[in-house]
Amino acid sequence: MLMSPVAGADEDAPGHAAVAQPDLAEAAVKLFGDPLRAEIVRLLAREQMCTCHLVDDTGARQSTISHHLRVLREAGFISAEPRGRYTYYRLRPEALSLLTVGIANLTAQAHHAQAIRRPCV
Amino acid sequence: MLMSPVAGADEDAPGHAAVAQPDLAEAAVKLFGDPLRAEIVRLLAREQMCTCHLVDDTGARQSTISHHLRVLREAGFISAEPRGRYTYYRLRPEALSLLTVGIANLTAQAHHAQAIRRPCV
DNA sequence: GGGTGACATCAACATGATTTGATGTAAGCA
DNA sequence: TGCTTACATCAAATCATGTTGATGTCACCC
Repeated sequence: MLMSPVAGADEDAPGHAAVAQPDLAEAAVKLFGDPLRAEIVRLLAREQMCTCHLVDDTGARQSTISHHLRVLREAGFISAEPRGRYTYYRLRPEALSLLTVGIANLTAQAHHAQAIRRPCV
Repeated sequence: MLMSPVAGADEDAPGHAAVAQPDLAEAAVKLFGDPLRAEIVRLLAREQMCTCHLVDDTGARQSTISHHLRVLREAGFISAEPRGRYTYYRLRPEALSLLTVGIANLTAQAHHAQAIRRPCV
């Protein structure tokens, strides 16, 4: 999982992301793959929030919010911090950076790909 | 649609992508939202290809490939060039760049969000 | 200790997207 | 002109993921 921002795993090998690997796509889908999840990401990009805030601000059910937070957490994009009975979440910029780099590399690659055309049999 | 790489629309307003708008998420999903589509993107990142190549290389059905190409084309990530009975497709780096910028901005925003925490009632 | 509230998890259901095969149109060739 | 091939589109079937309500655990408070 070169591009997947899993907690602490392979974060020292960004150079290997010269090609868009399945991990880049999977990471992007984990981050944005659903409108509600994207909304959660947007809210967390503004400030740390606990589940109750996210429930109030999105209007979604608590269990739905928890489900999406789990997806984001397991993908490494957010980290959780229990505070008494509340759990605060924050976006991890370092994880987003990996995604940025991955797509930037794909962009660079696409520049060169334009001049290459395989003949059809 | 500030972040959606629609052909020629609003490409002069990247500065407005300081916040991850719904369009950033939608664009990402259009690009990577499905394993086959991500595979197509990866292949097109290497070289221009026609539908018949993509069918051969992915093993997917022609109509499935056409469907995904349509999604990518309508989202502005690829452009089509009919060549006789063949249609060649290429990735548009300029469209990928917008996505890169959008996520980079989200990353920057997330840096500041870390220090902000809303109290729970 | 008992009651309340936050929230993670579970299982069933709903929804939206992908896949499939059929079909029509256009290009190439004899 | 007729035949073959590439591929875009359509509608139905299939599949994956999101949503829901219930439940259990834990933290807080009186």
